Amino acid sequence: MAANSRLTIATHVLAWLALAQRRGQEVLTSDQVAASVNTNPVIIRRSLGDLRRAGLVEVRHGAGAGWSLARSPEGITLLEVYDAVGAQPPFGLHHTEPNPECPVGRGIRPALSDVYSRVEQVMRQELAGTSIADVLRETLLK
Amino acid sequence: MAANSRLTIATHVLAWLALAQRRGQEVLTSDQVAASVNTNPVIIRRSLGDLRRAGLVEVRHGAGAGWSLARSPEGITLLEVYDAVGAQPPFGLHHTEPNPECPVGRGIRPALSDVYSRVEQVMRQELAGTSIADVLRETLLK
DNA sequence: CTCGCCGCAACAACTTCTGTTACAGCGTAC
DNA sequence: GTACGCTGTAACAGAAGTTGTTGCGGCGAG
Repeated sequence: MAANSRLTIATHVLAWLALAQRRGQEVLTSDQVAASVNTNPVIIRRSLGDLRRAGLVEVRHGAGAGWSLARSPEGITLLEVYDAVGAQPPFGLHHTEPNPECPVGRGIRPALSDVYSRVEQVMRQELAGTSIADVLRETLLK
Repeated sequence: MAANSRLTIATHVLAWLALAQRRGQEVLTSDQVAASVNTNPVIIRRSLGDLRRAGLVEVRHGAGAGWSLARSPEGITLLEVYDAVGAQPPFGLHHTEPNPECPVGRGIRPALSDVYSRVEQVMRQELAGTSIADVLRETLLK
């Protein structure tokens, strides 16, 4: 499969909305966002749909429609974005159940679940330490 | 894509080899390992091939062939296994290059690379804190 | 030499993700 | 009230990765 870029796309969208807002542009259409990400507007609308369900962005319909941030960029962490886009965890267990006759096959799944939980926990902590405002600041420096 | 179970399979294999070794069984064939993981022997040989290239297991050819650990289970960390199986990092950047005309599109990739590097770093530290011996001990308790 | 097992290539089935087209629905502006 | 622009979503194709399977050449201990 292709690498999972959903968190990247969503973060890009939010950073772009934050910059537009700071520049006085109230709303952006999915076409305008798509022009920055360089992809199809439907991809952007899918991502924005995830973010809207998570309460991170707001949409205005009808004429003059478009998207805006629902909260300040300082208050939105990448962990919230990660949860909003529903990315799959980095590791999966066995596809088929291991042999329960084998002592390793019997206990390996809960044992690995514990390990993987700890890994995801530190990953989440790290993501929680970065906000959209942080990303935007770093982006404009590069 | 299906969830990535390569780290799970490889860890299962190593734990099983460690237990067999402790029980006095010198080598295991890929068929015997496959019986515990409950999958095809070729899957196991693929995984064992990765582990062999990383120097974690040894193979004996000819009659009485089979696999054994190259090092003690206490000294093999899940980080080494993770590197050995070459799992993909949890996050990917954009598939197509963002619009360089846009200030966000221009700088977002290096900015996100930094964030993702930090995330992978803490993930690796967590994986380095668990050994095959740890996993085997937890497995036998469950 | 024989036999058992490894190593590897080739292939099918399946899943996920991206990208695209199409169209109904909504609400503001006129 | 109507027209228009944009959203929301379904449907589909293409690409890529993973698992599982078959087949066969190669190696080496006995």
